[in-house]
Amino acid sequence: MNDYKAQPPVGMEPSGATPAGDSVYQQIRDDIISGRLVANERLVVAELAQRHNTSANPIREALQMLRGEGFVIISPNRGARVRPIDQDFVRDIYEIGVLIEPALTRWFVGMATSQDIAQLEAVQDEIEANNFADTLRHSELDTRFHTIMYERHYNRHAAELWWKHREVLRAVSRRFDFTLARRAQVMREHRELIALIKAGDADGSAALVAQHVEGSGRHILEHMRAAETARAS
Amino acid sequence: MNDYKAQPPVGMEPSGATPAGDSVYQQIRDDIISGRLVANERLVVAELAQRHNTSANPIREALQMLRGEGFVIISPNRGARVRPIDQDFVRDIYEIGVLIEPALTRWFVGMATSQDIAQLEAVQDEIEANNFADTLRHSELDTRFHTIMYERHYNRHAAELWWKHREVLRAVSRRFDFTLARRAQVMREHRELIALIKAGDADGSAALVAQHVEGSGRHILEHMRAAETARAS
DNA sequence: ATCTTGCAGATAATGTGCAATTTTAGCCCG
DNA sequence: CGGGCTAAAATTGCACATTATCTGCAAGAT
Repeated sequence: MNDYKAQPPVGMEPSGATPAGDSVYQQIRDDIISGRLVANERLVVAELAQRHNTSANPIREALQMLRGEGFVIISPNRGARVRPIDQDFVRDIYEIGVLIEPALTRWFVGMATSQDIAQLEAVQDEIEANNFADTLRHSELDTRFHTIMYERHYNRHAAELWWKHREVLRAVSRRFDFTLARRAQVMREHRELIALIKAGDADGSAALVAQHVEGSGRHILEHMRAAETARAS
Repeated sequence: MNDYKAQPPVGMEPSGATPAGDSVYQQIRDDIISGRLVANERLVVAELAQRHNTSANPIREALQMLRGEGFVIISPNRGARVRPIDQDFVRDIYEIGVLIEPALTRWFVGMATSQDIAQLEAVQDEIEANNFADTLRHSELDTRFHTIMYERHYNRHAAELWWKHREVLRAVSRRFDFTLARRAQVMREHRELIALIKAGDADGSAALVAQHVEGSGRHILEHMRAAETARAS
């Protein structure tokens, strides 16, 4: 039994959501990620309440949470809209990742045990076994790879920030396929990262992770640009 | 006329708050910052509603927002509490600042006009004229100094993140006084930073800002530790 | 004797329906 | 074709009903 569902690092997401609010939050979030709710679409409280068999308050709470994560924009007296996840937004997000992840990695290199390494290698083996055949599964394994490194970091805020941003990028990249070049690069970088961690090279690992995140971000942006020009014609 | 009230960078804080909710948010926030609401104190919705002459919903909204900024902790079915701003929390926050601010600075160095430099120097002159006599005023001037550099950054998320964290640290440091050593260092670093920006030295500026933020964080932590040991005796 | 366990009652958070205010869209008129 | 008025729609705020948690205490077990 091997569940490869991507999960937030333990102890994270203090949510602060009420039972019903959290449920609705999950569903609306899924609807946005999957594209059932389209960019700039208006999110009418009454309508959502009806669709989710609840009342206004839980909906409002869910919308507030989604605003906090960047999926929704709320303007006073005007209501909520689905945030258009454009290139600028994605760039903002991954740039912050480029700043944070290397620092998280650096700490991990100093703390990693042989068990941690073994875990990383096991996940990487699964990634290579899957070899992007199931892209959703790849996404989850890849997330797990990074989670292993970050989940025990002492700076819970930084880790939470990373997770929040990761989720947004995952949502976007779900719509695209990996180019062959990117696939090869991901494999190479993961393997090399493991080697650097084994060697205890904190600076090297941090630099590589920065490059890895940067590459991931650029890859997504390229896809978005391609999709946009395709739409224009 | 020279208002030196610290203000968020323009276009920031898309708030997403309803009129009443925003008002209550401001007041509760002030109450936490000023210490009228003490660490771990329970925030009862009905009571707050009465005190602020409103009903439950605006209170809940305000609490959600405060949770997003780290001032409040909410647990489902148990309500909200004032977040104890302990040393770990402060360390988490300023460490993220150390990661983000240098990047924001680097961009500014590439974009700064002579007018920007003049603004920085003008603010720095005011800072030196005040010379920590009015610590609140110093805090606001210092914030303005950094805001000049960051407010036009293209990455609005990074800038907003910086602002949110800055506000928390400002809230904490309001309780302490600057040591003489720290005062001197702040002056030195600001002056040197201006010089580096003038020279167009992006890397040097970034490194100096990292050191500056690090120093500020450590300074606050030292004060907190001192206050705690004083309380223990 | 002490600790655990189970049970009311109180307290407060959560969810629901509704009234009031604001925005929005349609429509008539110039 | 454009500007102001009116009605519908949606957000916002409020009072109340419901549900969950906490407190204190008593009964039973170790």
